[in-house]
Amino acid sequence: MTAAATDKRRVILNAALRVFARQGFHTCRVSDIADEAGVAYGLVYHYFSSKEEILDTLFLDRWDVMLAAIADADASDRSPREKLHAIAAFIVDSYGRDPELMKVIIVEVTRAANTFGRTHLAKIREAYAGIAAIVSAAQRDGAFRDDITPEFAAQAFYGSVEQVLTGWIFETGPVDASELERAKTQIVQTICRGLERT
Amino acid sequence: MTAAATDKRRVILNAALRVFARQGFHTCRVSDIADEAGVAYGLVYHYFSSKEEILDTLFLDRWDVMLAAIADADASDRSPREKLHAIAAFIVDSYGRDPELMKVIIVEVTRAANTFGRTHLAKIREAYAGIAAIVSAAQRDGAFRDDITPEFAAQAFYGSVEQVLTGWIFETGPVDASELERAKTQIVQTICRGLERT
DNA sequence: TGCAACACTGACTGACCAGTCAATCGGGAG
DNA sequence: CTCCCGATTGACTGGTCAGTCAGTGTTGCA
Repeated sequence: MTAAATDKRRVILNAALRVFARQGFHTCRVSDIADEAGVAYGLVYHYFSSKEEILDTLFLDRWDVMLAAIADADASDRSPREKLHAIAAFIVDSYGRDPELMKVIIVEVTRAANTFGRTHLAKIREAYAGIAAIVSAAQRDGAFRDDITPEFAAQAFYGSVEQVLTGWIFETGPVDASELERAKTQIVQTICRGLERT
Repeated sequence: MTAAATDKRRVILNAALRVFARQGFHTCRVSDIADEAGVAYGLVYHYFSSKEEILDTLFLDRWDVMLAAIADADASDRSPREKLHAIAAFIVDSYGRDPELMKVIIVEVTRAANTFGRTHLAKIREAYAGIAAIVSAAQRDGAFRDDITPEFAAQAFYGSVEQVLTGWIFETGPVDASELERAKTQIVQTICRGLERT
């Protein structure tokens, strides 16, 4: 694939991202993506085999980065609270850097497991499992109490983060850096105080 | 409207619920609903003006009951933790009683605010506001610390509950009574320990 | 310069499906 | 019994849109 071809692929991908964020995956037409990209309709099918494959690509590229961030946090020698802070920070900063991408991932994939996300359930579950592993290790160390199951703790943690992002996405829109920081701290405070031994 | 007509309306509503739960709102056809109800295609349009109106009805009927449950909890003279427990119990028990209804509400409305739920954002927000009001009152009483905003606490609480239900919906399926109880306790433990003064 | 090979175009097709409507049914009032 | 009106039927229509394809540009290599 030539350099120009790689660029056009990216142009289409970025255009699709904007269109999905604006209109939603189900509501938009492939021609909207082509128009947004300034490209002929057929070219979209030169680079992608279907409308779904475009969303797949957007999701998987980003989700793999997140799974790596979770694995990194787990592998570090920081405290459990710091590990969870690193994960919350990664997700929240992802929103700060590219709100449209996070909107599409959350709204069209993560929270749409019924229609589209079903394909990606396993990938999504990997994230929960990574967080649960951190909690589980913390319980073995004695840093976290063990009356909450790691799986449940992971759901509460991830659910809180996602709910905060959802609030920004649908109510307040993009948000300044200080609010991003405040959110990370509040999430980690609330959840970790509930998990740590006192 | 005759008694028989009211019944048919319910038959269609229940059929739609099963179909939405099974196939998703966007993926199913109105003819699937008619078939499931054992009724002619056109009759659906005798009772409802559109496919969306059916989903609207299912959502609003249930959501209003939930808003009432939140208001009741708030009005009672129980402790903040007990109030939040009552709300978690209401939502979790709703799932226990009718998993299909909760699946449709969460997957097709609450978590689909982009396409469909946009219409109901205000209604959904009322629930957050009700929970935030309980937290806010607890902070004034001194029962809860005030370094977490009530809005944030509401998001963490509601997000945790919804994430647990989502896990049941997409991974484990219907769940027995003891697991329901365990979930209520763990949610309230985790979140309240993070909010209460120590 | 010529000729692959790939990038790119956009009109077209086939399938799908929400919503309409004209026709039929059925039961209660007179 | 008959008339009326709401309940019920399902074939049909109009519009939409994902994906195809036959063709035209472009580039770079021999």
